[in-house]
Amino acid sequence: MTSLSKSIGRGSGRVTIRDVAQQAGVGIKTVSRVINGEPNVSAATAERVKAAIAQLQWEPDSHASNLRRTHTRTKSIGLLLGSVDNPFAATTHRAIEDVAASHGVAVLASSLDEDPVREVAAVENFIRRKVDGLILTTSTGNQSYLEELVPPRIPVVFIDREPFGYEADVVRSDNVGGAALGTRHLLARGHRRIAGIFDRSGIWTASQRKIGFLGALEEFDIPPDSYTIVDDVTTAEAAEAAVLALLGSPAPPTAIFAGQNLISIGVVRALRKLGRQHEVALVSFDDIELGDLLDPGVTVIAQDPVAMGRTAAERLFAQLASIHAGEQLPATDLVLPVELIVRGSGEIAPATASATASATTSARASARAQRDA
Amino acid sequence: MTSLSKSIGRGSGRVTIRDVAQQAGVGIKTVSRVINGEPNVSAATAERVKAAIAQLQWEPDSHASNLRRTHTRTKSIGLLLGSVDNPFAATTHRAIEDVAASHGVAVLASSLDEDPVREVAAVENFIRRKVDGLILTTSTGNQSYLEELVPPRIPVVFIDREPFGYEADVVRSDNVGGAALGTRHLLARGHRRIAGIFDRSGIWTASQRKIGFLGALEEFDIPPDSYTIVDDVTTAEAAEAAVLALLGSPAPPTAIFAGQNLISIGVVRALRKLGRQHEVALVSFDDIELGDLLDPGVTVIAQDPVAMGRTAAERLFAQLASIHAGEQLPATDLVLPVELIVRGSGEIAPATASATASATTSARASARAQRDA
DNA sequence: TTGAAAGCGTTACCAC
DNA sequence: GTGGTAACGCTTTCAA
Repeated sequence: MTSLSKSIGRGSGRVTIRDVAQQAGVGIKTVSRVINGEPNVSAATAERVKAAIAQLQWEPDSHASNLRRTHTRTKSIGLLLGSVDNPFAATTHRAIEDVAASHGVAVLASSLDEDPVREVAAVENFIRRKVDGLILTTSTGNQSYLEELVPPRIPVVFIDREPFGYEADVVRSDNVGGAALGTRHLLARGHRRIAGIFDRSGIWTASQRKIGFLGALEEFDIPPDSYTIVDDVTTAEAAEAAVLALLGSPAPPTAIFAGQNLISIGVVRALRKLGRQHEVALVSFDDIELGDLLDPGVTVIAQDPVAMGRTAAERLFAQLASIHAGEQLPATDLVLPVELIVRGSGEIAPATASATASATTSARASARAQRDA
Repeated sequence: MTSLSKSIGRGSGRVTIRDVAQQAGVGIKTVSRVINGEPNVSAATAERVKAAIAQLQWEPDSHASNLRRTHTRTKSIGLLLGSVDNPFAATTHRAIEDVAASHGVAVLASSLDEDPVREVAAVENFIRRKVDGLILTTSTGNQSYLEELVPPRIPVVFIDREPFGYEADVVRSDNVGGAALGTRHLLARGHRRIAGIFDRSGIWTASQRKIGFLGALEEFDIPPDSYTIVDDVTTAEAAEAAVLALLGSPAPPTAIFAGQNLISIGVVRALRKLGRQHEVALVSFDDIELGDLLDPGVTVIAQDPVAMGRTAAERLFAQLASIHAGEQLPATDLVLPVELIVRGSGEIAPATASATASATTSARASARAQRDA
């Protein structure tokens, strides 16, 4: 009866550090010491406190602890991604989560969706939550707003895309070099009518890859009226439509350079739909799942999303450690290499004029002739 | 000079609601009213407050506001996923994020990685952060720990997998029905030696799909020594190895049922490696990207991850609204239909005894004979 | 090694 | 409409 009324009368239902302290017969500061792993607590006392915590099933309130906390950290970082369901971003996300978990740090992730408004809102949200650091994929525009929004003690690492107007670490792939490499690969096979399909032009990676693409064309002295650039292609469906339009035009390309993974998928679908996948060459920036098992296999410029995520997270924690020591590492541009993976689609030779002419009436026959040649 | 020293002397550098109130010439409670959209503030006052906020670039501290907050909400939900980089989970994640964003709510996501310890730790973390609700993919074991961990005012929606020992809403696919449907599809084509490859048996979806698989075999009176079950296959690599072993065995299966997306990818790779993709039938639970463009196309039992995420999030917000109104919706088991998508791999007829015998020496020839038959 | 008291920056309650 | 003042549950400071 007594113990029953006691458990009923236990405050307003919520267990606090005070209840734990009372239960363990210590002061609240001692409880605080135990849960934070601070020194100067005897083993016996610590044991009693832990028992009390387990018995009362107390979960410390993170808002209360992070409120007064200034020199210690909230053990959380903010992550802004293009979209959490893009395979590239999702893999990066997981790699970052793994590094963070090894530091006991939680990752707050948010999709940007190429919306500058959403970008700023997400960062504001992170700041309000007092995250220890930020890993950001930024959208079109300017990141100088970070200057006023992000306190100096919160390090920022940009991932995948370089920012404008804010100096911080960047971890990214060699977009210009990779795109040039892929384009040269097509040019070396003899292609002269090449189409480049890219994401929204405001996106840094898209513009960089376009620079690489154009640079390679220039090396080979390809005249401007010989190649085509399609910009602002953001989905696989849009890419598919773009390719259908391109190949139905009077002077269709003999090769396509796809600016990212979703575009590549759309291109593959379009070529299949026309039955011309063995006729029109394709090199894609970004690897795609099962791309090696398609017929032909998709030749890609592969990035390494796991390395990118890991590198960015490790850099962030290095900055954090450095800031803790009162220093700050200089902003660095970490460029990850990309790899050309040859699988077939990029090694298709340009169709001859006659084959191109007959393609409309008998795409399959032409494709077959192509293979047998 | 005066204004200069004033701005220098502005506290310890951190802008608070007090600074804003002073700047606007109002009390802090009024500032609080404005940022929380509470009534009883004149338009003119609100305007002055907003100007002060913009001028001082104040970001309210979420820890401070969420500390005292009990009847209002933190505008955040916790999401536990198998792994943020599984395509199915990532798509679900995005759908949930979209619904949450429309409610002005942030999503805290965490990967579970089929680790019960990580599962509990993640939920504890969410509770400490005082999330408004939880959407959980749970791992093997028992979820009765939630009873003590999750306060009654925090609704839980289980997604993808049914929990044990805790009653709450569930949003999931028809795993048993889908697996039976896929298996029957193979049986109807005449297959009698079928292998089922499944994820870790502790995972609810894996066991459910196995039940459906076995149920269909039973309908067709397939004797136990005729089929094979491979359990605990968690990666594409493991699935690939399993298939290579199966097809090298004395009585190899003529058809394979793959229990989820990663397994399916491994099966496809293994069949390709052996050159037997036109000879051994395959039906996969879960659609896979580009599965329609492979040769043969992969016949799948497709789930709808977007619908699953959206449904789960909407259910959570419905519960939230209901709790706000003092009620609580009864725990419901929402089952989403799955769809059989016929693409070729599941329609391959069983190899004849002679074809099987010659398969080792000439898999391609046998496959071709198969098609022409 | 320990704990009492003073915050942290906001929201809740109640008086004006 | 508005603004004090007392919480909220912890960390920090400092004295013991």
